[in-house]
Amino acid sequence: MPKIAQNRILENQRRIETAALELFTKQGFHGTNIREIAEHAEVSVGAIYTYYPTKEALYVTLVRNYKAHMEQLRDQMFSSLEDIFSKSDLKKFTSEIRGYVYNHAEFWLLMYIDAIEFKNQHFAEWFHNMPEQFRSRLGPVLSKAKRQPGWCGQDPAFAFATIYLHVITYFLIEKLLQGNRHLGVSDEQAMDKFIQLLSGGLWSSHETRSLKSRSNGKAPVARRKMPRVLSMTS
Amino acid sequence: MPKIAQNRILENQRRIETAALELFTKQGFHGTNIREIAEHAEVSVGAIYTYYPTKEALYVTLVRNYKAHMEQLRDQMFSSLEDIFSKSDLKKFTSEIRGYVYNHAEFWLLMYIDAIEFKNQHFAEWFHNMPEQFRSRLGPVLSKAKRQPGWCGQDPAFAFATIYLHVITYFLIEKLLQGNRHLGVSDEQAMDKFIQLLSGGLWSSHETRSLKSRSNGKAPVARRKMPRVLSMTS
DNA sequence: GTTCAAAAAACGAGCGTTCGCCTTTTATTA
DNA sequence: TAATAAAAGGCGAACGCTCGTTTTTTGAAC
Repeated sequence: MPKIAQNRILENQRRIETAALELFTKQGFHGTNIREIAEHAEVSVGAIYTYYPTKEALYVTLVRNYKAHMEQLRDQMFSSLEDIFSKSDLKKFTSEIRGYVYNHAEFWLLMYIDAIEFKNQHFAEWFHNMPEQFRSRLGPVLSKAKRQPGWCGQDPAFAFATIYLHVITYFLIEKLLQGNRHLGVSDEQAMDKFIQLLSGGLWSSHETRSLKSRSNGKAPVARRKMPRVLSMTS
Repeated sequence: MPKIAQNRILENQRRIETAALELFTKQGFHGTNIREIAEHAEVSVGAIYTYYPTKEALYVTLVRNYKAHMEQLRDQMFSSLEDIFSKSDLKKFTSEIRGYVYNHAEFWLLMYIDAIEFKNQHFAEWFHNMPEQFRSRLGPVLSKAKRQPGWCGQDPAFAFATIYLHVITYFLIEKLLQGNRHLGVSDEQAMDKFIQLLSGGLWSSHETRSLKSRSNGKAPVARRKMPRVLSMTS
């Protein structure tokens, strides 16, 4: 029984999915037709239906494949983190996220496409419970940070999720939404300023303002004998 | 010469644009057809072409109208800010951004649609030079913050832009991308923790780590005699 | 009767999918 | 070993439907 070379089949599928990705992220799912995909992939329309029962099946397959790839990249990115909240590691981390966004802009556009044209069906859990995702991957590193003198007392997983989402957003705006240096500085400067801002906080030396209850119920105010700043009366 | 009531025309246009917005943000621009819009608006297909020369003209008109509305809302939101970086004002501000996102989810979906199906043509400047936008609207308030004792020394416009974008991102993920309490806590708790984190910083009492140059050139390192954490050697 | 808005029908092009045919590859048989 | 048959991949046209837009018809107002 004759059988076409297996890698010929895989090569055709790769070319079809690459062409589909490029066109879907340029025009949307419904804005792209099968004839264009076939032309870009240099196969016939009929050949596409050899591998994928429907146009939507092609979309679903490429989304699933890309998600798996991105999850792997994310885990690799995390595995190199050690002194997670030090400025040097934060700087390195933001640089890695930059690549994670800039080199895979099409992936993030797929997420937008899915939100609009597929009710976010295929990315529904992508952002779920991020602190817990980070604890399971970075548990020891996060615990280590928490034990260090000077740590702010916040949940390190929450802090890390905050940094991660903020940095991704920054690069998404720059890459996909024509941010065009939307914070008025270069990427590197924006990350440096963000790291400084987050490391030191808005207010220095415990001169925090309008302090009320703490979210974690533990209020280590007894350790601080700084005189309170007068409330605003103007 | 007979003439339809002017407000009847406006009412028809309002109904057409409302139906178009609802369907575009549910299915995408190309995933929505004129017949569906007509049905939802309870007008005929022909009537739509009375008011809009093309389907795309309808889209452009509704985007332009919604942007104007959102810019007005944003200015209103900013006008109530006084002690901008105090915890109480930050809390109030995040609550207002929550409404700005949750009550106008369709607007943000329009932004995604535009990025995918129209190469971000109609939102190209939405995020441009945000710190400068904030300085022009909140100059006095930002300057006031900068002069207060304990201020971190950062550019207040940059800090405010950072807060603004982070909070919008949080609510966009919750509302459009099924975040489903993606930071593991409620909206209010997430905002409280974020405000605390940003106010106090990751590290307290100037026990900052891996400190090198400061972006503003002023490095008060002389006050800190803490021994350095050993560098990684693994 | 005239004018205008709106409805409904029609038009021509484009769409996703299927079908018939061709080519290539391998197995079978003489 | 060569010829033939069978199977599978692939191509391109065709099908039936949908699409955006235009045209024709209808209804209302004056």
